[in-house]
Amino acid sequence: MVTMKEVAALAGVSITTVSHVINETRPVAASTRERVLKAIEETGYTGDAIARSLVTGGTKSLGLAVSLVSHPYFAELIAAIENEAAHAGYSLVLIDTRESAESEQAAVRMLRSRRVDGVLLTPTSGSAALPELRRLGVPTVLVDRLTLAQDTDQVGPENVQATSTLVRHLADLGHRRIGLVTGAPGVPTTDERVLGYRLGLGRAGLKWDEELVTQSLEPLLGQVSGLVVSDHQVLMGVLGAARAHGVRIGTDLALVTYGEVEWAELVEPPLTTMAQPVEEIGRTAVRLLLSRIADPERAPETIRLAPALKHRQSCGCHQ
Amino acid sequence: MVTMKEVAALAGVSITTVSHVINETRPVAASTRERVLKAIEETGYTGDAIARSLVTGGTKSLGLAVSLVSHPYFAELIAAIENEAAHAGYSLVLIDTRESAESEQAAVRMLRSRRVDGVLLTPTSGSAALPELRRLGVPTVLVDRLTLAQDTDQVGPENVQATSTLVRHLADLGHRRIGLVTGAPGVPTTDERVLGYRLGLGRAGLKWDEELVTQSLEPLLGQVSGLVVSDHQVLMGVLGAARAHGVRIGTDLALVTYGEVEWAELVEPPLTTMAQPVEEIGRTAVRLLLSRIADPERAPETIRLAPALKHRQSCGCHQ
DNA sequence: TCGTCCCCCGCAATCGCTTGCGCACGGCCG
DNA sequence: CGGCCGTGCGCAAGCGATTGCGGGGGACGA
Repeated sequence: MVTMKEVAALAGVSITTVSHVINETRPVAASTRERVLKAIEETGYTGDAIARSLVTGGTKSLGLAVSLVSHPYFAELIAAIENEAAHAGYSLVLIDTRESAESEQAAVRMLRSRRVDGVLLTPTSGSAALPELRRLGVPTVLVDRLTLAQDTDQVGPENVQATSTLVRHLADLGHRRIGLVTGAPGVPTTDERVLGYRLGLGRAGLKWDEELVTQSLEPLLGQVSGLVVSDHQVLMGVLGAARAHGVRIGTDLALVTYGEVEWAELVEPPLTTMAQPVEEIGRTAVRLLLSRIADPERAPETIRLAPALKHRQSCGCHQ
Repeated sequence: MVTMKEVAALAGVSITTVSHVINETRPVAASTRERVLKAIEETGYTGDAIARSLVTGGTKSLGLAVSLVSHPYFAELIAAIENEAAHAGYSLVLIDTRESAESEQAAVRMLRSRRVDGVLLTPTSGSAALPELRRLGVPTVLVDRLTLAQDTDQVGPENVQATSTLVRHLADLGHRRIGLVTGAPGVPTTDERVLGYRLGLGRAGLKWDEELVTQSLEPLLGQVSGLVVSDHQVLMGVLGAARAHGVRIGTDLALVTYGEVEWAELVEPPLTTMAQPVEEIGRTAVRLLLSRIADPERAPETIRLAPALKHRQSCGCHQ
């Protein structure tokens, strides 16, 4: 690799000067700068981020530790994050937490050893990495899955009100028995949505029945006329089951779901969905992280972004 | 951050010894090793990949320069790549080429300056980065989009035969006028599929008509009874257009498409698709790259992985 | 003519780690 | 008892950058 030394030799100056013209960190005579720039051009010098990091301490890189598997809007989220980070001159080190606490721990350790300037994390349940990051003072922001403790920067979707809205919509349509199909309990997102569901029920004057909250469609068949689906994974299961049992969505069963999908309008009936503001979540997460890197003392923020209802026909509405 | 020096001090040895017990690069007396390990434990030492890289030259990281936007199976591909890389002890630096030659160039430069051990690249058309990588001898493997020149390792789907198969299937069902909707010409993948389409036509004894190759459904309406769709993006457009024009897929128009989607069975009729072996492509790409890193002199390989036909009903078959 | 002040630039220490060399200490053989 | 060899470790030289400090020399005023 081309080093500063070679550039310096070619330009007939010291590496000190080369460094200063590159970083514009001290005035350099115009003619000298010219020579240096030309030498850089000729040699194709790119610099060595590794060496630079060693002395400056920073790496201009962010760690992104997420659960790659099974995330519907994963691609969008990463793209948004990459984009925002790139704009700020940061690059991303991607690592899969494999949805397990120990993988997560290993992932974060690796990121630390690579000296990333900050970490974006989707915590697994029972995360041991989070306390460690806090203890070490590594700038961190939680994405998508939030913790109750508001002692860390975090950004994710608003779940309670949104779910309540979904329930209300079904109730307004006249449904009295409304079910909820969710993912695994214990995950904050799931719990919040259950809470929102309950809240919505209350507001509609309907009573809570824990039998109506399940993890698959089957137990609910014949029990409910309205259904709230709490995430993408679950949605796929529900749709498959509905098909298998000959349940006609929108007619036999009014359905509203979380997770906007590109094919929402291609199925019959088109799906009424609650679309997560994925891109905005990604953007905000990066901004939050960068601002924390800039000011480690800032008070932690929790940002919840409201999802948007995409009203189509699976809820039974004809327009 | 905890450094080797601190560990060494705590263990009462030199940093040389600490280094050797960590890397197992020279025998160390059992008792000494014990002490060092304990000191590492106590201090929470993680090592500093940056400093290590500076001296060893390697970084144990791979650059992944892809076009994040608009890639349907992007998530799967990245997950597969991450997984394979992680298994081999490598981490990933992700960067979006933004589908432009200059972004790509900048991306690759950045990866170089970060001293990644190798690069996985989805070349944009007119890529300037590729020659540069070759010239500099950076281990590189092309993913998904392949070049004609077989002077670089590359892995992607087989397109010609697969497309031909798709055409043949429609022809066997009795269709005489078969259209092809593709993405932008010039992209190798597109060109190969057009070629396969042509080949399939020939094999079926049908004649080529360039009017039947378009980038959207509209010009083909009423012109064809069978349709091959060449990728995901295009598929979304075609399905939307079909809906808008009241064209019934499977009945009015037999359709087969590239790009398996999770909702293939949820639409009416279920989609007959050609599923790319995404995961295998990702795995193979990483393996190829690692083997090249290990042996830079190895002759370049081009690997094409066969996609699998998922036979459903949009082709008009009831079965 | 000489001192002062600026402008430009180079010296060398430093970041945390790896690694070639070489030293010290015992044990063993002759 | 002396020499040799094996075992266990430490010294110090880098890796390629950044950066505090200081030096040389020209311009200008006294």
